[in-house]
Amino acid sequence: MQVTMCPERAIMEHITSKWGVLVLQVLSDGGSWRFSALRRELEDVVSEKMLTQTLRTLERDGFVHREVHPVIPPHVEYALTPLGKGAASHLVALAHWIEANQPEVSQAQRRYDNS
Amino acid sequence: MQVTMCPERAIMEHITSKWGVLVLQVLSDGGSWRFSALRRELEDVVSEKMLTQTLRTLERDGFVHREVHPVIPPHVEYALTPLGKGAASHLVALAHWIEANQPEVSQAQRRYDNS
DNA sequence: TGGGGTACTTACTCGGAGGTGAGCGTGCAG
DNA sequence: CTGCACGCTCACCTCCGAGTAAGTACCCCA
Repeated sequence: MQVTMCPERAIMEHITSKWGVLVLQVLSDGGSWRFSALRRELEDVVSEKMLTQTLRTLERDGFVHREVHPVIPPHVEYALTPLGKGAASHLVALAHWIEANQPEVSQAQRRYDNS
Repeated sequence: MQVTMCPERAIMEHITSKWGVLVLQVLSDGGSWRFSALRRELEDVVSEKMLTQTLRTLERDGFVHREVHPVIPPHVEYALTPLGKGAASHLVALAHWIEANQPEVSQAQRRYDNS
């Protein structure tokens, strides 16, 4: 493995970033989402600032397509590109694995804590 | 998706943490590693402090097995548990995907930057 | 008349992630 | 006899990820 800051590691950090993980999972259903609908779906745990920033990074990497309808009030839609779907699928697989194994992990944590 | 801090999200953050991603990938080859060998493999980009902290978190989650040989000088070995192998395999898959698609991503970034 | 929704941007602030350097207690190589 | 390797831990400090609040420009509904 090549480690010193290479493009691959940067891309990995974008995908596995705190908010990137969540955004990619929501978008992975294939639909297209408006900014505030996306935020509501994430139960407002992410601030507007960080959501914008995260979406910009993912857009720059070619994972997210941003479509602006120049109307007032503003209307913007976000969706995964084919490239984004590839990345997101791995994240979704990991998320499913975690969901399935969460009890086992929690048990391991309890074991570790009382010892 | 359930979002407000649930055990699943915490586990996801451990696995996708900055150093967790790298450690799990190195350990994923199945072998067992000594502390400083692991650090050298990561080309010293991670400090001793953060490596210890990351390994502790992964151990608590039941992903990493830590075996201490009580000799002087100290001898400690780290290896993935079966549970850890499950998690790491998804990370490795993602890493391979990134490696394969890195040129396309870099191209997207260049396109984004000159516009 | 004014309050809320839309999709942001900017400025200010703060906590915590993370780096640095030292210390430890011994065995072994030089 | 010196000094390094090992696998940490602790104290200190820095910097950046992230939150909060306010502003924007316009429309619609009450």
